[in-house]
Amino acid sequence: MKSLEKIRNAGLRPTKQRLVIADILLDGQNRHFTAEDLQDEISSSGNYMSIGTVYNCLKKFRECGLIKQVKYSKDTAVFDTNTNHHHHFLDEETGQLIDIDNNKVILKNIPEIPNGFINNGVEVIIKLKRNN
Amino acid sequence: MKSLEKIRNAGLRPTKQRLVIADILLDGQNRHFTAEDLQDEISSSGNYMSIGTVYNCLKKFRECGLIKQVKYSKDTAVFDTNTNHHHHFLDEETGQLIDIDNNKVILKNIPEIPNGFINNGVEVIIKLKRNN
DNA sequence: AAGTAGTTTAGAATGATTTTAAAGTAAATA
DNA sequence: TATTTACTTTAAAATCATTCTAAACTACTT
Repeated sequence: MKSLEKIRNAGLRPTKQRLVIADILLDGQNRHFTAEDLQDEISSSGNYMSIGTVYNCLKKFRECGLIKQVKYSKDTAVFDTNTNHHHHFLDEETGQLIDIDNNKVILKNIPEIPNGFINNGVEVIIKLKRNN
Repeated sequence: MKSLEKIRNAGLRPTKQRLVIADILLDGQNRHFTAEDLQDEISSSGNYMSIGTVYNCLKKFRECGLIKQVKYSKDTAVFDTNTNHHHHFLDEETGQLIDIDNNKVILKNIPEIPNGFINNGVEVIIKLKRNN
């Protein structure tokens, strides 16, 4: 599917900037990146985009489910193009994330959900340390 | 154990400010709080502390294992006086955390650890949504 | 073709956290 | 005990990621 369609299907107006970003991000590969990482990639691809626009686009993309946002990695916001339910390995030293397929983790037991709430997804983080 | 001893045992110099913080935090109760929350509590207790000192102390306390830091809750740093290995319920709306005892979660299967790394702890986050 | 509603932009503003450098204090040494 | 040394606290400035603002722009509708 072309970026134009993906953006239209998501209910967003296809601007030049959103197309540039969709071309970079939505290529089927799973990536983890910050707003600044993306701005650098945009530059490398011969385009220019203000950092405000990068943030705006990422926010819109997130709101309509084209990407996800990961909260536990670094202080800076990290985005994730893998929108399937999945887990992560996390190298706490560097903040690097590696995807874990949902079916690789099996939970035998989880506690009762507190009153007034419902379970809205379980996320497993396996923290890693370099072994040398 | 008195705060003075706790601080000494942790290898820190017991300053007036660290004692004030230890008196508030290390009372055996498990809390989640930000630097600003703590500064407010310090004020309520009739003391004053610059926000820089609050951050310095929390950093030192974290480094020597007197407290933990939780990364996935809010944009602001959240600290945790529960230093045991445990998991969390997370209300994504409010950022509120509730502890889950380690033994309440049983993992039947976890994936192979990537080459060059060792498993440095598994953390489970059960995201919550208000049910109304 | 004209209108309007949403978007981009530079730059300012914000908010959390860190840094700076001077003054203060606990611990070590004489 | 007095002196020295290293660490700590502080206010204020600096930093950094992110959001806001308001003007210019552009996609879509009429």
